[in-house]
Parts: sequence; structure tokens; C-alpha cells
Amino acid sequence: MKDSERIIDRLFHALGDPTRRAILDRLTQAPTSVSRLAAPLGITLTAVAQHLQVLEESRLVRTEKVGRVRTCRIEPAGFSVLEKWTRDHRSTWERRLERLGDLLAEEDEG
Amino acid sequence: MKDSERIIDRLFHALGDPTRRAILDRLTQAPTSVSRLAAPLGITLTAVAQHLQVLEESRLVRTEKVGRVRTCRIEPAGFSVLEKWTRDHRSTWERRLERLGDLLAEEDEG
DNA sequence: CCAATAGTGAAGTAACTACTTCACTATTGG
DNA sequence: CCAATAGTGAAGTAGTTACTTCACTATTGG
Repeated sequence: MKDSERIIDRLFHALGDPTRRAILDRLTQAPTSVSRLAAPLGITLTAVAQHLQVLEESRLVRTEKVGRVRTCRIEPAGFSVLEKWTRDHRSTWERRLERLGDLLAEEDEG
Repeated sequence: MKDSERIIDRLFHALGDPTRRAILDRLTQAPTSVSRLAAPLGITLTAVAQHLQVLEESRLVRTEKVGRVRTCRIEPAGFSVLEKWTRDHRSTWERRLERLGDLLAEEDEG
């Protein structure tokens, strides 16, 4: 598998979990600690830490430990990968749809 | 979990597999049969059929069986869901980045 | 100083995923 | 007609994932 493929793989995998998307939504409001993230999720600190590792690997989140507190924040890098993928593929689908439109037009004419 | 959440879940899960993305790429060229999809993938027909089920459920692919042949084609519905999700969330991240920019500006001034 | 707080690491588990094989049905070209 | 073709269904498997518990190491406020 290509390198870029592995990145996309991790990204979609990271986004494919509702708990991780909830974490992202939370972090969109403001940076926060692991415990504060865990509180409303109804799962253990450990589980949240594991999700955060996945999110960090896909560059959707960046964390930094100061003292005993690890602060988590949104990292836009992962999101730009998603945007680029979507943009790249959209043009292809649009082209396909245009072609479909052309075919239908030809059918109408014929 | 909300209904829309389950849709997003399925979508990201579907896109999170390289074989399924390969199938999508192939279908972008032209509609084709299950066997033709399987040929270059090096996995069994059955496996491809299983992937197709996932892709259909996430509305990225539509299939139709005529005679003994099932023809598969791109279905844009799933993609628009992805686009909408990306668009909705991008604005939030951009806002966050602007705020970050503002904070940095304030720091510079202060 | 020290009890409470914040997080880490390792190991286990139940459920899920991406496959496989094999037996089977339906369709069709020659 | 009938052998080859196209796909389906069920059941099994190896690996992964999303958790858990428990024991542990900082760090810090009072």
C-alpha cells in the first residue's frame, strides 16, 4: 500500500467512530484535558486516551502534556487531508455525472 | 445514536477500507460487473460481493442484477453526505483557526 | 508533606471485520 | 440441451477494535 493510502486509511478509520467524532466536536469548542473529555462520554480515562492516540496518528488532534495534565486540541492537518481527498474525488464524480447527463441527452435526441 | 450519526458512521467505515476505495475508483471509470471488479483485486468473488454490500448500505454504490450479471455503479448520494459533513465541519475549524489567529494577534499587541 | 488528581501501561475480553471455502442456484451462449 | 458463467448463502477463521480492570507513576494544591 502506498504511503498516502495509509494516511487516508487511518483518517477514515479515525472518523469512523462516533466517540472519536464526539471528542472532535468537543475540541472544536476549546482545547481541554483528557479527564474533561472523558467525563461526559461514559467511558474510562484509559479508553479516551486510546481514542486520542488514534486521533493523533491521523493528525486530527494534537496533544501536549504539561505537568500532569495533557491538553488536547484540534490539529487541522488531518482535516486538510480529508478535504483534499474529497475535493479530488468530487471532480471525478462530477465528471461521471456530466457524462451520464450527456448520455441521457443523446438518448433524448436519438 | 441519532440516525444521521449512523449514516456518517457507515460512510466513514465504508471509506476506511483500501479495497473498497479501489472498487470506487474502478467504478468511477465505468459501471461494471462483480466478476470484473474482483479480477484485479486478488480476492474471491464472495469477498467483493461483501464489500459491495457495505458500499451499497453507505449509498456510495448502486447495483442492479439483470439476468445472472449484477452491474455496479457509483451512486453520488453517499458522496454528498461526505461533502456535507466536510463542509459543515470545515467552517467550524476555520472559525477556530480565526479565533486562534485573533489570540495570537492580541498577544502580539499585548 | 501527602492525599487527591491526572494520566500511563499491560493484559484481558467480547464483538466485529475481512477474508476464506464449499455447496448451491440461476442464467446463458453455442 | 448442458457446460460454462455469474453470483449467493452459510459457516468458519485469523486479526483487529473498543472497551475493561488493575497496578502503577508523576504532579500538585492545601
